[in-house]
Amino acid sequence: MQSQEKITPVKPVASRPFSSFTSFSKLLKDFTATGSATISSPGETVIVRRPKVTRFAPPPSDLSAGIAATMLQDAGLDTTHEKMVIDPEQVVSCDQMTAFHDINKPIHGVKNRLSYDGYNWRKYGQKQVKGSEFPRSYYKCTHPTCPVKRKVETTVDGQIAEIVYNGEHNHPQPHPPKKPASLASTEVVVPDAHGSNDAGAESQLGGC
DNA sequence: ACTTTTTGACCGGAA
DNA sequence: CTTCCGGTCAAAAAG
Repeated sequence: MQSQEKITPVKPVASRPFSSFTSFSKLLKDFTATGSATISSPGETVIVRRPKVTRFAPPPSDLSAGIAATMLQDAGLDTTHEKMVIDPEQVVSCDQMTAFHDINKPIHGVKNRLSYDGYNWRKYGQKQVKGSEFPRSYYKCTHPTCPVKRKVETTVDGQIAEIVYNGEHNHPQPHPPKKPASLASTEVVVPDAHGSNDAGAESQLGGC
């Protein structure tokens, strides 16, 4: 079997039932290119929508707006521990979830370096936790002086189930690669973070 | 050629 | 003391 070891045509992710999530970017690309598959909104902000969710039946009406975040600040845990639990039901009241729009949207078309926070995140791990049915991804701020970490639980649909920020940014937000103009007014990434700390993410969500 | 993502393994802490 | 789970690191692959 050694010969097979060397040859790896396909990813041996057989043990990963969440392969969908892994190749989410690819799917997006494919979807955008073919315009077929599950999604039926080529060129739209909609991504993958599958009524396979079990945590909290998300409204398949509008995925973009079907995401909300309920901030659960744990002041008794650590210095900075912001826990945001997405609640599709509450989104109805939050039709301005532009931030989350970006999260579900392939900003660059492939990688999601710039998340809704406006900061650059680098994924450094993924784990399937018991408490959650969805895999938890671990992100770290790309800034060398930024000890901020982020835990994101994404559903198989690519929706954000839960986001937990840990720490605070020691640097202002990196200038978004997207040009201002009218585009920004449509789907901006909350450049109103005051460039101080993680308050950015807090502001947007807290505003909701 | 570089950066980021992906995945398996390892380590530490908590129960 | 043992077991389980979460979190992190490192190597490889892909874009």
